[in-house]
Amino acid sequence: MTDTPRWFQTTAIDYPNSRPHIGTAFEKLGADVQARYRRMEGYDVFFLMGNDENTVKVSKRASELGQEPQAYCDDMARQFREVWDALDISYDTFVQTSHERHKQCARAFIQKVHDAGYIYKGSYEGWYCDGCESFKTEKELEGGNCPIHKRPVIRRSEPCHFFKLSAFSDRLLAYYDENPDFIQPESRRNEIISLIKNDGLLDVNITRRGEAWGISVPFDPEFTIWVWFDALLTYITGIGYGDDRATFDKYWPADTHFIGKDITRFHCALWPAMLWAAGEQPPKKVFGHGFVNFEGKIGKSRTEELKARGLDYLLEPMEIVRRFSAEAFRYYFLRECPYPGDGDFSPDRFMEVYNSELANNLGNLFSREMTITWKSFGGVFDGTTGTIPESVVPGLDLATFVADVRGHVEACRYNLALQAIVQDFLTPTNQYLEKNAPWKLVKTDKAAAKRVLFNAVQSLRVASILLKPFIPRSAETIYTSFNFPTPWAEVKYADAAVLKALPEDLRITAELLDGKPPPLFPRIG
RNA sequence: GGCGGGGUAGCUCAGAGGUUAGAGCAGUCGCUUCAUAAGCGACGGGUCGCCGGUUCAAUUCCGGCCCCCGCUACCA
Repeated sequence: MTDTPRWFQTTAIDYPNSRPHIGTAFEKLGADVQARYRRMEGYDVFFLMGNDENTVKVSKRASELGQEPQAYCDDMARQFREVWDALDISYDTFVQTSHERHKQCARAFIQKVHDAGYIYKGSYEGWYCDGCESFKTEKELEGGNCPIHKRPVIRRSEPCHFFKLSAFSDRLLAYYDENPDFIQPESRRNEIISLIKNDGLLDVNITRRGEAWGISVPFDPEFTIWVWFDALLTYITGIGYGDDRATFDKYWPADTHFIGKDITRFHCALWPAMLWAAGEQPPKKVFGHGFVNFEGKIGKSRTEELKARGLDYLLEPMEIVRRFSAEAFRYYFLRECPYPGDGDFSPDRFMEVYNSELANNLGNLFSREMTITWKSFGGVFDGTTGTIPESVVPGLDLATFVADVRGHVEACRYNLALQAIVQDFLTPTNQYLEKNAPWKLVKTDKAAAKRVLFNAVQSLRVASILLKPFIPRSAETIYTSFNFPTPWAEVKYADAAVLKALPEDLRITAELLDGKPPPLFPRIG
C-alpha cells in the first residue's frame, strides 16, 4: 500500500467588517493555484480558509447595522464564500471563528497552554480612551489624543493574562536556522530574524476583559481570548484539533500558511510559540505574499476618480467576474502581480494583458488550430494512431521546460510560470504555424499539412496541462476538445513533459459551430 | 533614528566589470488571411538616480549624496 503524500495549506482568515476586495482575492488566488497544482500531482490536499469574527470591530459593525453579531457574521461569511466560489477558489473547508466548534477547540487549546505553565496573570498598562472603551497604541495616538474622539487618553492598567512568548526567542531563532525555507520570501525571513535579534520578544497579553462578543477564557471566564490568539487557532481547529485527533494528526503540521506580508510576525513568531507551548509542532512554511495597489495607490480620491471614469466596478471582484470572467480575473493577477512582491491593478493593463496573452495568443491559437483542422481534415487526423508528435519549438527541451515551470509554481513565482508558458511555448507555436503554413500546405501536400497540425495540437495539450492550476476552466475546455487519452481529472505536469503516440487517431471532440469553436477569450476593450 | 530592498527604453521588468545594455507589452511600418481586425517580421539609440574613486575598462566594484518602499510588537 502506497502512502499518498498529503498537503495542508491555509490562507489568512479575513475580518468580515467589509466585503472582500481585489487584495484579499489576490491571496486566495495564489493559494488556490498551489492547491490545484498539488492535487494534480497526487497529493491528498486539504485547503482551509475562514473568517476571523471574534473581534470588537465586527460586533460594532453589526450593531451599526442593527444586526445581531452572529447573524451579521453568518451573512458576511456567505458573501465571502460567494466571491471565493465565483473565483473558483477550491477550498475544502471554511471556518467561522464564531461557531461553537471552533470556540470549544480554542478553549481546549488555551487551557492546555495554561496547564503547561505558559500563561500567567498580570496587568496590562497602556493608553486608554474612555470614548472607545479600549486601549490605544502609541502609533494610533494623534498628539496624545484618541484619533476617533479627539480627546486625551489616560494611563490605565487592568488585569489580564500573558502568554510567555519571550520564553521562545532562542527556540524560534534555532527553528529559522534549521529550516531556511520556513519563512518565504527571504526578505520577510530577514525582517523577522532581525526583529527578534535586535528587539527581542515580549510576553503578550492574550486576553481582553469585559467583552461580550468573543471566546471566553475557560480558566477565567471574566476574560475573552484576544483575537489573534483565537484567529491563529483556526488553522488547527479546522482540521479537528480538540475533537478529532486522527484528522488533525493526518494533516498537521501545515505545509504552507499563505498570508499577507503584514502579518508575518504573528505567523512566524507567535504562532510557532503557541504550538510549542501546547505540545504541538510548528507549521512547515509561512509564505508572506505582496499587496495589490490600484494604479499605484488606493484611496478615497482614487475611488471618486474611478467613478467619474465609470470604472469603479473594478474595485468589486464580483463585478470583474461578471463582466469578464473568473479566468480573466485569475489570469491577470497571477500573471501581472508577482506573488512574493507587490503588484498593481490598472484597467488599461488588465485589458492589455487579457487581449495580448489570453485572446490573441492562447485563445487565437486554439481557434486557428481547431478551424484549420476542421476545414481541412474534418476534425480527424486519419492514420495518426501510434505516431509520435514532433517538437514544434526549436531548441526547447520539453522536459526541462516543464521542470522550470514546475519550479516556478512550487516557489509561488506564478508570474514567471505564466510568462514562460506564453513566451517560451505558445508564441513559438504560433511561429511554427506561420512558418509551415498548413493552410497553404494542404493544397500541395495534404499529408505534410496534417503532420504540421498534428504536431501543433500537442502544444495545446501541453499548455492546457501546465495552465490547469491557473485557469482551470479554459484549460479544461482546450484539453477536452480533443481525444487525448489521459482523462482530464488525471493529468499531471509529467504528462506535459513528453510527446507520446496516441492509441487512436487524434481528432476533435468538441462541438463546433460552422466549423469554429466559440472564442475562448473574446477580446475586450 | 536603526535594519533591509530598490532607482535600467512610454509601461512592467531582466541583466552583468569589457565587443553595438536586453525581453514582454504598448506604438510605427511591412507581410499574411487558417484564426478572436487575431498571426508573423522589422523598427527602441534609453546620461542604466546624482557625484566622486578603483581599474586598461564600470551601468555592473567601493565611498558619499538624493529619492522611493518595507520592517521597527499587538490593523487587513
